[in-house]
Amino acid sequence: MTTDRPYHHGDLRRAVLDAALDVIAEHGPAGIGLRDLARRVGVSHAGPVHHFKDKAGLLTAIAAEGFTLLADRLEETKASGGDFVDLGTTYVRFAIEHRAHFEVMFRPDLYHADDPTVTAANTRAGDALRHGASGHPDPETALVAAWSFVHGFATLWNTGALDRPGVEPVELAGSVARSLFRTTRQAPT
Amino acid sequence: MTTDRPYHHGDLRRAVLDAALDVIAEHGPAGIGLRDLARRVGVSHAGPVHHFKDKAGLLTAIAAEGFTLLADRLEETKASGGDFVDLGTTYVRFAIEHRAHFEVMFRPDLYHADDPTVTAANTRAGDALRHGASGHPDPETALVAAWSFVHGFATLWNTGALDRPGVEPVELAGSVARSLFRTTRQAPT
DNA sequence: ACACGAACTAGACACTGACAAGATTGCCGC
DNA sequence: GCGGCAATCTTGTCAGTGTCTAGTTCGTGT
Repeated sequence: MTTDRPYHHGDLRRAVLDAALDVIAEHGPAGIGLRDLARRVGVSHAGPVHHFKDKAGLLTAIAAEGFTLLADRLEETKASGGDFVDLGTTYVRFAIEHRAHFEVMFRPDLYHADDPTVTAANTRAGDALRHGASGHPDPETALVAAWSFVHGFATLWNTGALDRPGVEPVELAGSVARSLFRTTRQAPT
Repeated sequence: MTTDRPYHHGDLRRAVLDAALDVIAEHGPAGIGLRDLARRVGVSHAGPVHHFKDKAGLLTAIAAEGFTLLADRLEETKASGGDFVDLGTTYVRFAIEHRAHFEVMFRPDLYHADDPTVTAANTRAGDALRHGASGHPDPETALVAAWSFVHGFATLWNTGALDRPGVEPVELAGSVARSLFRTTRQAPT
């Protein structure tokens, strides 16, 4: 069974990650299998192991990538003069657009949560949120309130519990958040 | 290998459920295994199958039990003159006290979400929440806001993201919710 | 040009969920 | 009281999974 496929894949790591993200988006994190991913990518059953060591290692890489992406986006909206509420909508938008990442990130039992890459990106994202709440009279309460709301909204939306026909989730989250926090949108300078 | 253990367990179904809940609370839903549960309960490897048919069937039973418990509690606090915010704190209390149930309930990819017992209890719990929001000027927005907040709070707390030293989670959720919804606690009649 | 290490393959092992078929037991009608 | 019946549980088996070890192929720096 000799195929003309080259011995070295080129970027197997990325390919496996993408395949895993596809499967997770469709069947949830429980649906992935190392051997199945290897098949999808067209590589021997132990190929992916060399890049991730473990199944948990693969999920760790996904979680790290997710937290990094989220932190990037949060810092970006803050840098472009974003509101407190804007941070929230970015959070929701990320959770919906990168559903697979999001679903893994908050299941620490699936991966090595103490991995330095993960914890670093995690605190970076947390700091961005924390800083966004610093303007409010009671920052700690504001942080808990806002984070809980956007996280819950994103989670419930992704499980289909909040499904409304013909409703754009990010806009819904934004309008509800604005009514919750009674802030008017401040135009960016 | 004949033990003096009786051939019939007595209440194997309940025993397996409890063992599963223990394991889930400790290692998450991904950590359970039918054979492992059978070992813990002291029964042959295929014993549990007869009661749940599937691994998904076992999770389905847990989800159904969870939604039923939650619906019971919500209806109960509403019946005893509970506030809108009281409903929220019950939700959070349930999520923390019955962490294992809660973690399964909102992972529809793990079980048969279309099971009639599950959907029935699910809508019952949803109705209790919905009815709690009916007093507000914009009930739909209030429902989304409250449900998202309590759900997010519970989820984040259970993953350890919100961990504060020496803080009682239910009280924290209650105080934050009260500040969010600007309602004063109405004494039950 | 050549050795060295990284990337990948191949084989094996213990374990899992699921299925089939048989053993044991409580229980209901007679 | 007793015979059979259905529910409960056991034993055996099969394909598939994660992980380990040892081997193969290839790119790259010197």
